[in-house]
Amino acid sequence: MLTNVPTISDVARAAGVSTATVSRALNRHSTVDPALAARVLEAAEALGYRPNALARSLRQKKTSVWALIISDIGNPFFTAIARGVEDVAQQNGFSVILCNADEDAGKESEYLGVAQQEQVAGVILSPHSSTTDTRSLVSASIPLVAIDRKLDQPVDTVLVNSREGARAATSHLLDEGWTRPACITGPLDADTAVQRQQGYDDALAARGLSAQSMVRRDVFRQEAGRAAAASLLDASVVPDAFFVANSNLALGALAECAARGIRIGTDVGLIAFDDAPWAQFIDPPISVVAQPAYEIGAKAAQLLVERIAGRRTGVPEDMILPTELILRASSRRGVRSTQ
Amino acid sequence: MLTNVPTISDVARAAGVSTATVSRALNRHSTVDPALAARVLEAAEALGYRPNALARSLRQKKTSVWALIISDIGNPFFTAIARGVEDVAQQNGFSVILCNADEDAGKESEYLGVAQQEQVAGVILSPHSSTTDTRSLVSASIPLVAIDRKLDQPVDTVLVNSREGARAATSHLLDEGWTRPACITGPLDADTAVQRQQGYDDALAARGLSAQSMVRRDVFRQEAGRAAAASLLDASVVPDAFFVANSNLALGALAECAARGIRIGTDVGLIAFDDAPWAQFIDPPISVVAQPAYEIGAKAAQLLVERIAGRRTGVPEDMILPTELILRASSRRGVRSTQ
DNA sequence: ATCATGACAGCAATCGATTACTCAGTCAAC
DNA sequence: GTTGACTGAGTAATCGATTGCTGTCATGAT
Repeated sequence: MLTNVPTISDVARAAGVSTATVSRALNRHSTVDPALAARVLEAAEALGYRPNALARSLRQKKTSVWALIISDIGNPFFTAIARGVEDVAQQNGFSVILCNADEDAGKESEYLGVAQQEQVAGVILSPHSSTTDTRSLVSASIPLVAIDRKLDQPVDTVLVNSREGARAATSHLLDEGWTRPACITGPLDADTAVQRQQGYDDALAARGLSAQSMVRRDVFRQEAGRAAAASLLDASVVPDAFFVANSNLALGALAECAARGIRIGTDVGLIAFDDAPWAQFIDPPISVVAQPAYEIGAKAAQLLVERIAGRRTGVPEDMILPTELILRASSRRGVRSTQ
Repeated sequence: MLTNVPTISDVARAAGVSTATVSRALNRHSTVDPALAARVLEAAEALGYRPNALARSLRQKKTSVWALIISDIGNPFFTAIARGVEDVAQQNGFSVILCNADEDAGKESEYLGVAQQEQVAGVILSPHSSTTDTRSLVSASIPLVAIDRKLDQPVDTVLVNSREGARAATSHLLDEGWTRPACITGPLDADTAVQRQQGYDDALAARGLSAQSMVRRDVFRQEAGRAAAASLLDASVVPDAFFVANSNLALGALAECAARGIRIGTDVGLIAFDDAPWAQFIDPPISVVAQPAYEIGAKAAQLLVERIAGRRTGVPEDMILPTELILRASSRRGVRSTQ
């Protein structure tokens, strides 16, 4: 089988003009005679011509592609963000490469490198850690917007007030009468993990409590959540409630409780960060701190559009979006789960 | 701020050699004197040089990027596939562009166009419909592997036996004593939707039953599942069980039942295609036809690698992977959900 | 009739890499 | 000492588009 992708020269030959004219006709430069332009367009159409994006980008030194580097494609929070980013990107003529760093610093840095090599027009990143090195982007002057977690470098950032959300969630557990809430959170180098633990600490401190031994930190993965729950339940002081910093971890905690026959909402309370689509159908429905994930993505994308267009040039800012406490049965004391 | 991306000429100048030598040194051609190569590598390192992937790809007429076009990024089935694809891609030196067609034929065709324009090395596609037009890829001789759903064109395809899985699931409902199982499936142009309905029909036919009026078809979305369930529950002949063709639809059916106070596993039975991470924690845990999603992605990626390398040249084949019936409480008759 | 002007299209350089081809120099064999 | 094989590095073409510059031609002003 022959590779038979028509190039601009093929179109030029077919229309009997130079490649320059084809290029100008297709890009609707006004310096082309309308009749000629029509002939070129027709020839291009007939050949099924599609410009080679590589060649175009090489010459123009700019692409119409973004890289969106997310921490975990298995987390509905990030996929909702991806939707928001994609919609805004499309409206502005950009395509989005979705890269899944999978909570792995190595993969993340790999993707940042690829983003530079591919000369993308912009990057939206949920950084694995605040120390993630983005200098290769900066030196290539590729605009960057951070989401969900902060970076040490100055950069536009879209996120929620994790600390306050966590404080409210933990306070709610205490209000409901749970007395020994534990905290299952993410790794120390993730800004969100730290913020959420601080919110938890804040809530305890406000009542004169402290519970260092009731905190577990590990990667934001289901198995880690399960292990953390197991470790807490096996400790000398057993918690009677869980504040869980992300929905993957929550799934793990749920698994461990189920395995031990511990009933959520009866034996222990539970509230988690992030409202997953399934959260309300769990037995019992779980209370959550909901983040406006789609809006985070859309907002980040808008900022990126403006940076790329040069309409936004000032000092990078943090955009803080609101969280919402959605109370269901899992955090209420003594409520049984039968709907 | 200055854009200051070093090019191969910068490295050449720094090392005092020609660009050809730099290229050969960096690509480890053996025709470069080891000492010189070391000097070049050092210079490249010092400058923080990264080759421009666009220029390289343009010249070599090949890229190291794949496009993975999935139907719905919100469906854990597809994100698990993405993981499988990505792992195998990475092992073979490819990056993956993840494109979310969002069950939309327009977006899908858009992405297929972008894939050709970007001259990707290969495409893995879960086609919206069997009539999806992939000729632009064929004419550019870009290898293609289909997943999940069949295409009319001849192409390597990795999928499961949806019909048999659906038949087994529906039979199971009947075995449990449910007498009027309904079917909520996807749109007519999606191969999987049709196959799964046929499996459902098969199971009914095997018992001399038929239930045309108990079938609802719509897009594979949660809201559609909810609407379908509502429509079925409002019909003159009310079903006492649901076979649901995908996990989004299942979430919708769950929502509608919850809203009406209909208890799954007691008032109605339910079994769904696809094992989502949350399926076992739902109230009650839901029975599923599990697909080996990660393996589907990994297998498709392996096929793509072989096609690209030219090691695989024969007629395209279908790879059928097994499904697994996982029985939980939702499909059992009279079992109450309290774990 | 001459010249200035503007519209329009082509020539050729360019983007940053890779690679076919060429050539200088070394070394061994005859 | 000449020849041929071989090694290693440079020159320049090339990929497919875009675009600065130039040249031609028609038109209108003088």
